[in-house]
This record gives sequence, structure tokens and C-alpha cells, in this order.
Amino acid sequence: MAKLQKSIDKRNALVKATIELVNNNGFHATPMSKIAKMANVSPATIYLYFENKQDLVNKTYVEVKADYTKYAFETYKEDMPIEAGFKLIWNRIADFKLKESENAMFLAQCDNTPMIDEISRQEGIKHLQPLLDLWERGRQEGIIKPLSDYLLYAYAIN
Amino acid sequence: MAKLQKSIDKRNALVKATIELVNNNGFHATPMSKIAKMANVSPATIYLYFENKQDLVNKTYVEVKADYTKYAFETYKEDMPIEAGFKLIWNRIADFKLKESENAMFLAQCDNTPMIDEISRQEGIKHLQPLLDLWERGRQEGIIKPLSDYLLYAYAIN
DNA sequence: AAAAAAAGAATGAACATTCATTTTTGTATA
DNA sequence: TATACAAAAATGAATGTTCATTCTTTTTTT
Repeated sequence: MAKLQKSIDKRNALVKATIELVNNNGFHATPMSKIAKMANVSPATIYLYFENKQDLVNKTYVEVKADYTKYAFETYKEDMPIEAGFKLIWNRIADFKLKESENAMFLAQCDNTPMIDEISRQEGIKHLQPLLDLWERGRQEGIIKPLSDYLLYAYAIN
Repeated sequence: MAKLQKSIDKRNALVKATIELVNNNGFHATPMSKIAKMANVSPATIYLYFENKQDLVNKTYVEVKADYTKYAFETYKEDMPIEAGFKLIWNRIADFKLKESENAMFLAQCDNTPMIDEISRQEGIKHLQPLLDLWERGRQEGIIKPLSDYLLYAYAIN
């Protein structure tokens, strides 16, 4: 009971400010004082909602990742044909990156940086399980060639 | 002349240490003192080779990016058929990520983070021109569908 | 022996976190 | 319904540390 006395709005504002500031400046270059200011809160108040800066960014990461995967798999059904499944998910991911670009950008930074604790990283990966399952199913049905495995390493072009 | 009095070995050691430490800790969490220590040099010495920390990481980025694109396009010829060209480059990129994973990791961090100055970022993009040209050629020859354009946004799955 | 390179220690600013108070909220009593 | 008061929430300022950069001195090179 007594737990949710603290304003959920304030917490949300802190998470939002974290995303925006980290996107623009990176984790270590965004001081707690600025996060506080953007959320209209005193620096000390952040510590009522989060243990410390690391905890704040870890929790933000896991939450955004959960939103992301929820969106990606929203319309997917496990009994879909492999190819249709991939196309669907692929498209949903594209949508997410377009429509929620702030969030997508934040995830990209977290995923390519040592800024998130290993534990929270694992936590985030768990949400991707449906995709890994689909991959495995495609493999077993012989639709995914061994070659693809190797090519996967080049999934991004910067 | 007088310029290259300073040891190229020392400079290389600094660049190498930067890559390793930034990979493990991120830009802002790797102190100049540690970079110096790993390169067997005094902190002050870094400033004989680079203007400041930002300059060190900018230059490191541009150099690694140059290596990367050199490798990616090494065997590519401009008169190749579109598809063959893409496959070749794609494979070379995959190779690079496997064989030079430290460097690839460093680039990924730079490309997904506000840690590099805009100017150096542009500088890095210039090297990718052959790929953009190929893309444009594929478009003109009608081999690349408009749809693909949209899907490009989902080129990565984390 | 002059000039260049390198060193280590010193400086000052930035920042995460804590501390001592103040403000707000919820509730029990009149 | 109004009042008092305890608990929770919020605050702003203080603390102590970390670090980029500079300064002065020493070492190396030519």
C-alpha cells in the first residue's frame, strides 16, 4: 500500500528526461542535476525513486525494451508460417524505429555501450524469446540456411 | 619534417589503448590517466599527440572507420553487377566484424552514441560513398524496390 | 648545449550522493 | 467540518572524489 504514495508522474518524468538527455549527451555526460531539472524535481528526489544513477538507467532500459518487444510481437501468432512471421516482426520493428525513434535511439545506445549492467541486459534479452523461437523453428524446418548464420554478423551497415 | 619526431609507436599505442578501454568502459568512464597507463606513457604526453580527449577519440574513430571501409571495398569493382556487388561487400563487412571485432565494436559504440563530434562523423561517412553509389545504381536499374527503402529502418535486431 | 619530448605533480571544475530541514499528505480526534 | 500531528516526500546545500588539463622540471635527441 504505502508504497505508491510517491507520484508515478514524477517517476515517468524522470525516465523520460533520462532518455532524452542520454540520447543527446550520453550516459556519463548527463548529470543527475540536469535530469532532475528537466523533470522539475530536486536532485535528491531522484534517490527516492531510484537507488542511484546506474539503477535509474538500468530500469529505464528494461522498461523501454519491454515496450519495444511488446510492440514488435503484438500481432504475431506462434502458429504463423515462418516467412510471414519474420516479415511481420521485421515490419513492426521498422515501425517502432520510425514512430518511437527516441526510444529506439536510446535502446541502440544501451545495446552498443557498456552503460547497462549485465543483469539488466539479460533481462532485456529475455523479452526477445519469441523471435529466437521463430528462428529455431525456421532452422528445423530447413527454411533458414546455414549460410545465413554467418551473414547475420553483418546485419548492420553504418 | 620536424613533425614526425614524435614516436609513431607511442601514438599507435595510445589509439590502441583508447579502443580497448572505451570498448570496456565507454568514453566518459575511461580516464586519460588509464589510457596513458595502458600505453606506457605519462598523461601529459597524450597532449603532445592529441589536442585533448575529444580529439583523441575523434581521430581514433576516423582511423578505424577508414580501415573498415578499406577492408569492405577492397575486392569490389565498380563495374560489378549490382547483386554481386552487394553480396561481396556484405560478406566483407561480415568478415571484418568477425576478424576485427575490437575495431568493429568500437565503431558500433561511436556510431550509436553522441561521443564523436559531428565533423568527424561526417568524415567517417565519406568513406562509405562507394556503397551509396551502388545503392543508387541498383535503384536506377530498378533492382532495388521502393519497399526495401522503408524496410531499411529495421536493418538491425538487438 | 640547445631544442624537443616526456614526465609527474598540481589545479580547478564537475558531479554523484548524502544530510539536515522543510513541506505536503493522510488521518484521528474534537 | 476543522484541527493537530505524525509519517512520507521533497528540497537545496554541503561533501568528497574523480578527472581533464596545465605547469614546471627532467630527460632525451640532435
